[in-house]
Amino acid sequence: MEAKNRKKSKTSLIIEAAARVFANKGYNGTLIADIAKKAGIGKGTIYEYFPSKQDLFFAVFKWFVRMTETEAKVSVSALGGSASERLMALNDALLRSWFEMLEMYSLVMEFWSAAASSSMRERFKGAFKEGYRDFRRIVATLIRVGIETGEFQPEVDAESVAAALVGAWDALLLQAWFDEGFDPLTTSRKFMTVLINGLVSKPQVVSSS
Amino acid sequence: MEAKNRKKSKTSLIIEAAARVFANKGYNGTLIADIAKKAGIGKGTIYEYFPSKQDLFFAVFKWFVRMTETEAKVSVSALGGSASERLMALNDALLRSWFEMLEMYSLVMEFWSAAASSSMRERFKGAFKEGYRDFRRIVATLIRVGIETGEFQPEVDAESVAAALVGAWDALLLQAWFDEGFDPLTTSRKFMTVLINGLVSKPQVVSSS
DNA sequence: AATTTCTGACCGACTGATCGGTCATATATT
DNA sequence: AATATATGACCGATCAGTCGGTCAGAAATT
Repeated sequence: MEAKNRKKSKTSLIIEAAARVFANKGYNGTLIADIAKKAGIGKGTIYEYFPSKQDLFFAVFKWFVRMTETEAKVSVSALGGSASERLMALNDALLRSWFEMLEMYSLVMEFWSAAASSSMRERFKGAFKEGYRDFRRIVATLIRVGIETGEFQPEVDAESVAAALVGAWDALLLQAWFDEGFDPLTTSRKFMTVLINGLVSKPQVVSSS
Repeated sequence: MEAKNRKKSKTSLIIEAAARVFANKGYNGTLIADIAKKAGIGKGTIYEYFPSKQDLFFAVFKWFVRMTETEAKVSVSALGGSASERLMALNDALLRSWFEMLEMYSLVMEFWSAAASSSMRERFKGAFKEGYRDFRRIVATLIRVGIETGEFQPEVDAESVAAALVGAWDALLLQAWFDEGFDPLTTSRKFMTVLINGLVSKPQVVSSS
């Protein structure tokens, strides 16, 4: 118990140090020695807890996913009000919390790249697929509830809107990461206003000119 | 003249070989020797045309951007009809053309990751920022025209919707790359239907429950 | 038009630095 | 004192980039 706790805390000590180093040097730019230094321990110690650099990186990935998933679930469950309000509140909660850790966003890019390049592809690709699927599902459920209560139009395809929305959130942060002048929260709220209007309003038949 | 042509064709021979190798091995997984082999030339020859691996990678990036930019501009200029129709047509054109080269999508992830990790950050980050800005501008102009002609509601913030839309397109392809069962074209069309409805319809005032 | 000289594109064996991972030793804990 | 945990010097595989040499074909010379 005592030993287990000590072990657990050192494991997360290493993971968190690794996350920070990976985030600003990238996977390949990061030396195991850097991580050890940041964690204030010896290099060999890391290998007591993780069998390889790749495994450590994957552990960081899982840690990151767990963190943000928890965040999203907490946000959703804490929401009240109409589906529109809940959707907007989820938008705010997500963008705010992600924006707060924008420095960590380069980690996400490293994860993408890991999923792309051959050596770690399988592990990461599957995990990403599931991550996106779960997240889409959470949002789709929220929209479907809106349809069922009559607040949103019945023609709406909840899954498609959810997929695009999840994507838009992701990519707005990406744009913010590239461009310091870009304000993702305000941008997303203005966008959500239009989108929610589209969910709520009776579809217009557009006459072809 | 003769020599110049020979030189130019060899440069692009190398770039195209490099693009393919980088796309499926990733930047760090790629050996200069692999590229030479794929191009059917000697390793030393590559260094006659590019001073370093990083420079070659950046050349691949510029080549890729030039290619897709041309594609987008051609698509937009060829569009006719109402703003809604043009928006939907742009959606189709972009997703179709990108989806066709989904195998190349891992290159994009490599570029993102290059922008993230310190050694190539400066070069890539600026290029991405500009790329997104240009793309947003194209889409925002299209939306603004719709507002001016009275087709879209005047309350709509064209820049915000454009930013989110560009992001959504990007990230739908990303999801498709991760998940073979995901159909980005159908998904995006269903989403666009809702979004366009939101652009066209008079805003509803949602009563707070 | 035959011969010699010159050029620079092309090549791949080699090198030197780098870094993930190991292990013999040291330190702490029981 | 036995066991568990921590350490960093060391090893060896890896690979970007170098460099001396080759040779096809252009230019000059006969």
